[in-house]
Amino acid sequence: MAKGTLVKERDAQVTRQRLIKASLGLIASQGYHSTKISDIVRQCSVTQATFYWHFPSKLELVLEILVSGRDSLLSTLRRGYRSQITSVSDMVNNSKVWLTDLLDYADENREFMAILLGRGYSADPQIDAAIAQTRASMFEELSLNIGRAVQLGMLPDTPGDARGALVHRLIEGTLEWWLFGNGHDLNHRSTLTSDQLAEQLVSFEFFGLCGIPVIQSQQ
Amino acid sequence: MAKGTLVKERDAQVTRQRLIKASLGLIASQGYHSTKISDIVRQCSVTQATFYWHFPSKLELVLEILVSGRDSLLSTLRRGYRSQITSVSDMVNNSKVWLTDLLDYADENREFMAILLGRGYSADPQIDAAIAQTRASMFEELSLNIGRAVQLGMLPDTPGDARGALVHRLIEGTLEWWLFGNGHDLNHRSTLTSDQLAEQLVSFEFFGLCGIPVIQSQQ
Amino acid sequence: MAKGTLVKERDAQVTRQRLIKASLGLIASQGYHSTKISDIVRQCSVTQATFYWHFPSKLELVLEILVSGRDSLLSTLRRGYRSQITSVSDMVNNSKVWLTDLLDYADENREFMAILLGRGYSADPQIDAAIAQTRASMFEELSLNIGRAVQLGMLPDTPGDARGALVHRLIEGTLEWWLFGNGHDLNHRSTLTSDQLAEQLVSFEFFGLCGIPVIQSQQ
Amino acid sequence: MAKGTLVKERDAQVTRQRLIKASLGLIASQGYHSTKISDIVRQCSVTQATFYWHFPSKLELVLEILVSGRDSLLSTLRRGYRSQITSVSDMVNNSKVWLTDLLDYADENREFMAILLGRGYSADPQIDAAIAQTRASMFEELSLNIGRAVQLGMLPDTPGDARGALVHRLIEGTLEWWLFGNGHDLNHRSTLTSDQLAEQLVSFEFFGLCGIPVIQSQQ
DNA sequence: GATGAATGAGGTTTCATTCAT
DNA sequence: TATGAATGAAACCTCATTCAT
Repeated sequence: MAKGTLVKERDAQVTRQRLIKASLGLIASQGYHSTKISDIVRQCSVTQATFYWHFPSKLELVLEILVSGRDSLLSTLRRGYRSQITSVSDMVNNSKVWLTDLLDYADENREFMAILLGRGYSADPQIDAAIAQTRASMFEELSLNIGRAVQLGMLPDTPGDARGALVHRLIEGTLEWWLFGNGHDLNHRSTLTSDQLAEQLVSFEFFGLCGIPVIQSQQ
Repeated sequence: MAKGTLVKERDAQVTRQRLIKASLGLIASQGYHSTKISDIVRQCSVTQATFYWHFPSKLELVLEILVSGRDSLLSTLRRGYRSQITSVSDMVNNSKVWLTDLLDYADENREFMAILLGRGYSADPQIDAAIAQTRASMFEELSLNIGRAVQLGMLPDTPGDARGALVHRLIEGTLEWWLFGNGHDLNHRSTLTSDQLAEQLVSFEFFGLCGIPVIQSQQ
Repeated sequence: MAKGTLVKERDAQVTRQRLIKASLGLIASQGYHSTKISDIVRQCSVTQATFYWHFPSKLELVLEILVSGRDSLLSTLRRGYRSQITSVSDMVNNSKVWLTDLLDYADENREFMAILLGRGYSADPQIDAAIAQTRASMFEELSLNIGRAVQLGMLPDTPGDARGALVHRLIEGTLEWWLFGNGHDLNHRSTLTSDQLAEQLVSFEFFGLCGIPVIQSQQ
Repeated sequence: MAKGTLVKERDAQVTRQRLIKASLGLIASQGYHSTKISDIVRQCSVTQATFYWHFPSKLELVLEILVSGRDSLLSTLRRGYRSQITSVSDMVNNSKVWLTDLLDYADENREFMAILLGRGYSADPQIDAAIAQTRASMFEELSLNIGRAVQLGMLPDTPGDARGALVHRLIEGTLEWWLFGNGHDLNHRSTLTSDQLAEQLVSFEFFGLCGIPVIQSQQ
């Protein structure tokens, strides 16, 4: 009995995961509304009733996907956190590592990122909220980095300053471009490695278009 | 009778414009799929059949909205083009003007921008294509500016350089943030004026976080 | 235009009435849950969408049927009300007339009565409530009659007296039996006329099994 | 092993009875269609498959409930049968005892009575038939009493006489009212004891609204 | 130009029932 | 005996679209 039960449970988990995976792929490429339950289950060769055995509704499935995606994203971002920073080049280097981690994670979770960064927006108020909340969490992690820079006196601290938002949008937008190109193409592959892009991003972030890419010479 | 016909035609145009306006507002705030023909016509106090007298389909209506939005956006962007640029500060100032124009236009066309920058994505392949194409056109206009800078030797011209994309995404993302905040809120109002944001954007674009905000000292 | 519109409206009313009639018949014979929208529309040779153009939902349709049925039933019951009553035989005769009216109405609205008196119970909380309310209204009308008898001193007025309920249940149950026999058969026809049954009912109501059927001798 | 098997069998009986009890309660309060297998098994903390191990189908379960309910009801009714009756007051008293028995039985089996007298009607042709048959059996028992009265010359024997039906419906309807009030409320409790109601019922049955409640004076 | 009414295709969800273990 | 997982059929309802007037 114990053995039979275990096998069954494993099988069920398999089905469940396949359903999640199929949903993720379809929603990432077609959006929430265009993805029908019938599409999802057809890909998994199960019936619609099976879907409803595993998930209470289409909406709940997506919310679950978003929550677990958010958790893994945030734990990745937090892994890269260093508290000991004493110089500009220290911070620049640290930022580059942090960015590379983010890019690598994103590349390994392209479908989740597709949903997070575009597809599926305005699908449903609850979904919109979950996405907005995840993006806000990303922003907070970013702000931690920039905040430290400000505290260390490395960056001016002007009130009414939008640079936090600028950096956030720069990184998010660039991330999307690197992953999907200009056309939201799930199968797009950039010619740049994550390392190369992180380098350019950091350079641009700290020194702008006119800045000398100091990092390399300082290394 | 000729006169009666004219009046009718004018009335018809009025109805048509009201339908477009209602669609624009609804799609901007709820997305393409969540906006039903029945919602649109109810706002205009006409019947669904009337909608289909004016437009061949829901899809065509949206495409028409996107095309005319693109045209007016591009003509705005092109108005700001200056060919005589001889120094960095020249270019910086020019960019700021160009950006302010863009921001002002966007603020006056919030609903169209909402669709262009988020809502409605993944609604339908044709809509996605139309949006992508408009954003690409924006990008080209941007590149013209940057391209000139490179040609003038003001910016390094490194192969494998992503800075064009970075600037594009920086501006697009910041624009979205300025218009709608972090939550895609159509009624959001930034505390920054278009002028103030353009100033910060240009400063960040050319000199990064560490750069001296030269512009202000030059004013 | 006026004419065309009128014709259309008349047609629509026809469709609507046919849908109501079909629903009434089906629900009366099979109950609420067993009656499917598809059954209803098939009988009317229209599509399900047409049903939903005329009614917001299956539930709302039934509630509408119940409300209009209740109104016509109550107006019938109230038509028979006489205020001038001075003797027992007066009241007995009056009751007989009132009952005959009720029986005739019920016979002409067998399907509605089937729903009211049995079919469809426990279909849905809202339906149950509407039915209970209508039956309560019937009971009130009855009580008016009995109440007058008590006031006139023709009947003992004992506290803790259940006779109101007894009469109510006697009449309701007998009505159901007369209409549908013992098997809820919609096509059942009693061998008794409404007049004959009313006579027996009144005799039983006032004098019981042992009572002398005084009425006949008084006629 | 023989012992283990016995224990298992007893356990199985326990589960079976719990399923029946849960079904009874749910159907009595919500009706047949609104009671889902999933509701039933959840109350018993077993799975749906277990349900189908004990019963071939939902329908069969209900039929079984109805059959066993009918048997116990009839055996109760028959217990009260007396053949030696020689006077009106004899019969009146006898009827009262018989009615009190019925009321007490019904009160102890409220859920079954709820199904029998209302809930569940029009659920399914087979269920309707089973209910109708049980009610017919009740009627027969009643008729035995009345029939004896007629045979003894205590009651007129007019052809085309509906009094049998009247009494039947009076009793059934009053029973329902006593148990559930006017709103089919399973938890309703009447202010009258079974004895008090039986008294009033018998008085009404034999002498009507105008009759002298002879019984009391005879006691 | 506009309307009221109708349609067809398809969507999500429900539920009694079954099967392998 | 009992379970977890799966199924098939069908239910209610939605919505873009069309047609006769």
